[in-house]
Amino acid sequence: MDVATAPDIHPTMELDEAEAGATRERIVTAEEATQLAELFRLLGDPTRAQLLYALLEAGELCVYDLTETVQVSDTAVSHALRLLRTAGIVASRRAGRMIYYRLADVHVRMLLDLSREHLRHG
Amino acid sequence: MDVATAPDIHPTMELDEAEAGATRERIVTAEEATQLAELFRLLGDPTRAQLLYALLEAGELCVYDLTETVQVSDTAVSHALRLLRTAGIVASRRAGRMIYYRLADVHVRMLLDLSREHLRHG
DNA sequence: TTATCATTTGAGCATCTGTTCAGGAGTTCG
DNA sequence: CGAACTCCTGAACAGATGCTCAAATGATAA
Repeated sequence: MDVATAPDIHPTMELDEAEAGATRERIVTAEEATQLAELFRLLGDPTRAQLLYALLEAGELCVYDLTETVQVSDTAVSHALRLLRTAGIVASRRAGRMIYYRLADVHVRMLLDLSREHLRHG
Repeated sequence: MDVATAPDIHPTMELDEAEAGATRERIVTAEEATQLAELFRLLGDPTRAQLLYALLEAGELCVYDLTETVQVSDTAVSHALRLLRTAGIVASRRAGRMIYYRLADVHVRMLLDLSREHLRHG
């Protein structure tokens, strides 16, 4: 709000402003689109996607389990997990020497679920 | 079905086979994950994401309209649209000199919708 | 302690990506 | 026809990406 702090609708509001108000919930700004792109970008790698779908199915897996689901080194898996963890897509918990990973967000779960259905029945 | 065409469950089926049958719908193979990653990868770029969300809102836009929604050259927009078109994410139709683009798939629309909600209310 | 296990970190590097620039193709109009 | 308009294609290049290797960290066990 850089014009006025009044939250009520101004009676002399012009058409463009009225449209902007009505569509404020639908419109995705450039910044928002960029944030969403960042999320999609992290899902958009074969290794990371395999890890995420494995977690979607299993609920929780340690790094060793995850390395068995992909055909890259354990180091690559760790790098991939760090990206996902930093972005808040997965969460981890330590149990002894092992670290268990899980999907951190119900929305991510829905996204993976929906996309899987898209592939199957699209 | 590469073993037998019989749809009924074999009585001598082993445990592993039974599990495989039960989870066949849930399990995402490496190949499927790679396909899904390819989809996400295409959504995972700021320019392409902005174009897609603009199409989600407007329904249909010509290239010139689309160039106004992003801050790159019309050439870059054209390159981006080609990627999306080739992948079947958007569809186009010519009207005179202009070419109108739209989201090609209802699943993509759902994916964009869901992710937008994730950003807003997540 | 030392050894081993599970996982992470940083460096180096080949590959991929997205952009702009220059030019071309298809369409409409005078 | 030629000019103007809309959009696309190919080349070139800076920057990002994901991998492996080598080494380090944290935790358990001998």
